[in-house]
Amino acid sequence: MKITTKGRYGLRALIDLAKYSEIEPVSINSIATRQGISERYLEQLMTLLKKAGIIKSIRGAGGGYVLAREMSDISVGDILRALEGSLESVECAAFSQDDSCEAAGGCVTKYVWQKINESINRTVNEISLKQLVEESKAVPDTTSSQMKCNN
Amino acid sequence: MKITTKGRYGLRALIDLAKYSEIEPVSINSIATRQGISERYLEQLMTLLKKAGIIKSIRGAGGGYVLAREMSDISVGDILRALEGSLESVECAAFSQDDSCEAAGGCVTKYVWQKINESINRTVNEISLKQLVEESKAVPDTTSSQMKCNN
DNA sequence: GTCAAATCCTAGTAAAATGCTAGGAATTAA
DNA sequence: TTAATTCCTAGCATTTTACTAGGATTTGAC
Repeated sequence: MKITTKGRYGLRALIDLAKYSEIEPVSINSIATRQGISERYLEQLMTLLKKAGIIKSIRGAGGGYVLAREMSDISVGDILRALEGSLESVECAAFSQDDSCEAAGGCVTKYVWQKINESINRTVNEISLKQLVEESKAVPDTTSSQMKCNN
Repeated sequence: MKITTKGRYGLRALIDLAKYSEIEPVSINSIATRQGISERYLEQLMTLLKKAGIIKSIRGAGGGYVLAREMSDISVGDILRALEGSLESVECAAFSQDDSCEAAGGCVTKYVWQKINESINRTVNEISLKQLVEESKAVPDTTSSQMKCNN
């Protein structure tokens, strides 16, 4: 029931990107340096975010990444699902319409897993990247101590 | 962000135990057979539930397990935390009172992790074992198809 | 046209976690 | 005494995680 480094690093990276990409594209290297994340690893996270249509890349010298849409239109849910895969606590066949799980009606725990899934997704969908970026701007940049934080 | 077999099997086992332990203690073997779970593995899950004070054991022939308290007083949260360890999505030092994380105030993502943690715990704390057992009794026993379900 | 800065792509890999299995000791009812 | 049961420790194969590595490709600037 843990969020991995993909989700943790990726969300931090995206807040950083959103803050610095208003004027020009932001390179992986600059994010990695500011956030104390491995450049090569971050590269893979950026690929996931790009595939999900959250960021756009600009190749070549002077290139980097920018947001693909407004930050107010990007939720933490979008970001974490792109990075972590699904946020479902249990991937239950019975959740799909076609009722493909044989236990289906007789399965009692399904109720629990659905409730957990709903509450997680509702929570992360309600937080926008914009909120976090504004919060981040309001607060002093603690680069050196953030380096020690792996969340 | 997944619940492991510990949580999934363990919750099913506990619903089973609650249903069958009203008259006499229920053995690991009988639960394992009904639920299609490895007996040896289930044994380890029962140890976790016992340590957490959710079930009590009765040793020797004719022994087994019974609930340690009323089912209405056992929440799914108690059960899952016993089995999975903490349900925190991110274990952040800054969550503790002593503010031991240096990033503390400057850490923006902390807000997200806390919201997720709260929503998960609130959700599972609101569901009682009693609810699930009653639901389970109301539904036909689909032992054979439950065997095929690993959730 | 060359160079350097960047993304893109594929693969490898050490460490940790997961999901078991195995063997036997201790307890207790019949 | 025996059989049924829990208790305890350890081992182990597989999968996942969290990276690292090497190089190909694109592009702006001189």
